[in-house]
Amino acid sequence: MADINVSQPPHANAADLDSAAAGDAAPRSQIDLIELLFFAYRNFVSDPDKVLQGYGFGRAHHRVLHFVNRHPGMRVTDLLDILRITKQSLGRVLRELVEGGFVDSRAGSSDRRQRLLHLTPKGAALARDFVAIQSQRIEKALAACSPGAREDVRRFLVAMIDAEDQAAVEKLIVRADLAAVSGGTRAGKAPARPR
Amino acid sequence: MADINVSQPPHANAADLDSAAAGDAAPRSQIDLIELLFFAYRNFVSDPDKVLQGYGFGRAHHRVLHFVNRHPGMRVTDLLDILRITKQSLGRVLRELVEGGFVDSRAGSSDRRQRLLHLTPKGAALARDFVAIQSQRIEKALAACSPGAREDVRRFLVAMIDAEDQAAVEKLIVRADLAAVSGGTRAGKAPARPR
DNA sequence: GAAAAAAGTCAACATGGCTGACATAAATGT
DNA sequence: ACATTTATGTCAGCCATGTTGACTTTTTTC
Repeated sequence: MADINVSQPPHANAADLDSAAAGDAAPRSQIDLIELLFFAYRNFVSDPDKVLQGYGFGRAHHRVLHFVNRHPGMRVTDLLDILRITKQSLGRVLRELVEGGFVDSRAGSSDRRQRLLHLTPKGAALARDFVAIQSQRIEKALAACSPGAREDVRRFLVAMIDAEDQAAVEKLIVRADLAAVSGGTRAGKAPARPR
Repeated sequence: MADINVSQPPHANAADLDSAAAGDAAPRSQIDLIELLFFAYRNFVSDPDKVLQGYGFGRAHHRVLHFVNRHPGMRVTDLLDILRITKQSLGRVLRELVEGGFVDSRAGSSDRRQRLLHLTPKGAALARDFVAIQSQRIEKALAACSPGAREDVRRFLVAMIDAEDQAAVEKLIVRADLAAVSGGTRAGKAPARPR
């Protein structure tokens, strides 16, 4: 934002900044967080975007690489559930990733209809790059906050998710974290999927 | 996310959840916040999306309505600086918003090359709807956090923005807040725009 | 009076969503 | 055994929203 400079009435200048409200940790407007979320998220996704350009990929590829990396051996259906896009949309980027040698798609052993998705070493390296660059931004941001901020932010983000999805998302994250800790265990057969 | 249910090895179930780390406010993985941001932001923008559908509009229209509402009398160039899109992209949605009677575009009095953008009452009502629905989600999320969370979240989001843009964004928000407080003062002539 | 700035337009293209209609292989149920 | 369901993939086309490049008009500024 080299130059955001909205037409500015002469009476409103930077000097007014801290005199807006009498209170100290003033509420400012409720709108602040809406706009900050917009600007922050835009920059947040711009990090991977730059890397992706070098591969001729887009954000959709990033998302696939990320979640396949986090859930090795996941099924196509699982990915569709997470991304909430159509089979056709996913199909396009998945094909490009497989053709480019970033993703490996193998038939399941117990259920051979399934295609279980894994990253190749090449894909895993790229996925790690994305995590590294985005983690770096997050860590830097948290460093600029009070010590307890990480937990506050985490709770805030969870609570921002639709109530009916919160449990599923938390489970998803915990499961991926556990799998990572226990040495990249590949997912076994999918258990009953309650409908 | 009715049913995120990634293929799950039998040994990783919900019971393992709290035994992941010995510590209490455990770090979990650094990846958590990356994914939470993804899911939270997706739901966050889905609120306006539903409303927009009824008007045949998209997210681009939302963004224009929002920022024109916040900065009445802003110039097209200002909007381009904020949104970081091309004149042609903006042109399309702006034309639709003007034709639909949501935005009013008047030549500037001091500089008649400029088109100063305002919302019509109809546009302002819609913009208020968007703010209301998104604020509601944010307030609900903050209510699920500790009392100091709002400031933590605010600081975190600011720090997530590219360092070179932080000051501009904060100025932009403060300026809009001040203008709103001082009774919707319309922007006067644009002052010198340092380049 | 020349140059620069603000805005707008036309044309063409890319990405990544979407719907609808089908096809195939494999598992499941009766 | 056969019918059905599930998991996956594919073709064709549409839509929203971003992009580049070229060019015009109006107005201000130097």
